[in-house]
Amino acid sequence: MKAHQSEEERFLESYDASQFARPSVAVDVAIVTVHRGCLAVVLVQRVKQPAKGHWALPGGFVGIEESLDGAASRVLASKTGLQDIYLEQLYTFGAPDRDPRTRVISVGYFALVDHARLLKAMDALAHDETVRLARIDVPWPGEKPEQAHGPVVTQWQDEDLGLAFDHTDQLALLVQRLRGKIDYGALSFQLLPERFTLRQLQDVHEAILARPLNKDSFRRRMLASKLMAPTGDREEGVVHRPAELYRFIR
Amino acid sequence: MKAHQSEEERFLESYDASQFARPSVAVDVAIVTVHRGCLAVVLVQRVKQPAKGHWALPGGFVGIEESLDGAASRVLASKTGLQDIYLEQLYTFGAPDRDPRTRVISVGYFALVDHARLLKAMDALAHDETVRLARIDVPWPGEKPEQAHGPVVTQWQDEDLGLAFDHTDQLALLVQRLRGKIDYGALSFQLLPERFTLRQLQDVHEAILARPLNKDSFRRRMLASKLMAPTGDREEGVVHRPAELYRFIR
DNA sequence: ATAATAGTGTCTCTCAGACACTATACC
DNA sequence: GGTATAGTGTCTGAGAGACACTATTAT
Repeated sequence: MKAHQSEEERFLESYDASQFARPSVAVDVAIVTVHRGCLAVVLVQRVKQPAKGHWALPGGFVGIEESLDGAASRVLASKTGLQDIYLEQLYTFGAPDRDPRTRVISVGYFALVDHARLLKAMDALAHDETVRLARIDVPWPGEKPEQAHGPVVTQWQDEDLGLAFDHTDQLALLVQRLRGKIDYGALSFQLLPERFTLRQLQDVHEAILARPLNKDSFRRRMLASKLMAPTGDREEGVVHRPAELYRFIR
Repeated sequence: MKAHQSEEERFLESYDASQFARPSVAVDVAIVTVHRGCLAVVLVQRVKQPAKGHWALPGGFVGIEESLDGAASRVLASKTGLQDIYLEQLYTFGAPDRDPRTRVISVGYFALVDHARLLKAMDALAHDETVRLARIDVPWPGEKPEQAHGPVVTQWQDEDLGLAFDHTDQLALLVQRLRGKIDYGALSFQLLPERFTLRQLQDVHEAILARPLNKDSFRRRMLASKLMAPTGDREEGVVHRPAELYRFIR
């Protein structure tokens, strides 16, 4: 009884004492946007081992005095120059062999940003060929367990990029998370500019859900949600009747 | 252009090289059950600093060759003797000051287990007063932002136990997660024995959601979900008409 | 018989989906 | 006027909530 308890406490203490064998802790950040009806994510080409030459999500190790959110913000800013972007923790990946070199536990994050803002910020940094915005295609999980997630496609100009480490799994989990949360809250607005039309909002939803939505009921649901308000202005430069511009509130 | 890129790569390398300052990585496991219409969680009393004497979620450091899920399983088994229990990652907590002693990043997990099975397993270990099953009470977030989460109450026999570290925050997040996921999938069945009645299932839902549910539509929804099948048997030893026993499928 | 809960049948209300129609921009 | 999309009005069907009623057990 007491003997068991103290035995277990000794067990935990032995783990505490093994400070010589701490894992490294990193963050990986999936910087997500919607472009031409598709989800897209920022990828970087690895310039050193492991997985040199392969494409991967931007990442970095967590500083000893740095918060996890802070490390994710830093990685986001270093690749895009962006600040004050929606950032959310996705999942923590800790398989012992996920990094071939050494034990690395990676806390996955995702950032949501309007496409125009992302392009503008990345242009300002004059990024070269080691940074790409790749389209991602995550099929819906089928009914049968063997096609649980289906093949996740990550491609840029019709070229399929195989991702390093477990980053394909991270993207699959990310898109599932987006699909689950989009109906419930403020998530989709983060992928749009300050002022947007209902059609743009629907495009974002359709890109994430990867299926067409009913126009009428989508309008009703969005307007009833009270998460958006009309600005009174209308879009310009379109070849048809201009739509009302809305903005996200609260 | 290229200069910026290589400068950034050097920055990441400097983080990689700082292996002398890696944070410790731990798991905390909230072992959850439903008892008499309330959510309850296993707490342990800390026998050493920091927060000595305070109550906390069971936890332990992650071994250098151990997966995160494996560490959570180990902590679960060490406190309850239970194996093959539903276990899911909750969130990773990494505030630099969350542990007063040193930098500890903690991956939160939760386990769901039937109350009878939990009690039986813990009795077999003959646990003493340093382990308790405390009722947890998480109010719904109010409309106003200042009462975002409300006070989370963790009590045992009407005595409120203040938890160590950020474990109160972990429980608040956990209950939010349970509330969000319970309608969507197999989660609630994990809190029930192999065979259960619809009334028991509704009790679990009501405990998690902390509000009464409509009996008729709850029955319809559950039976239509095709996640459960009647066994043909009925409950025994009740003072009223016995209900059909169902089992979880797939 | 009485108490207490299990389980069924039915009505209504709400909301998503579908369709038809009108409105307004550029060509 | 033609074309393309924005935005509105209305019908319908599915499902949640509510209520009434019947069924079955122990005491």
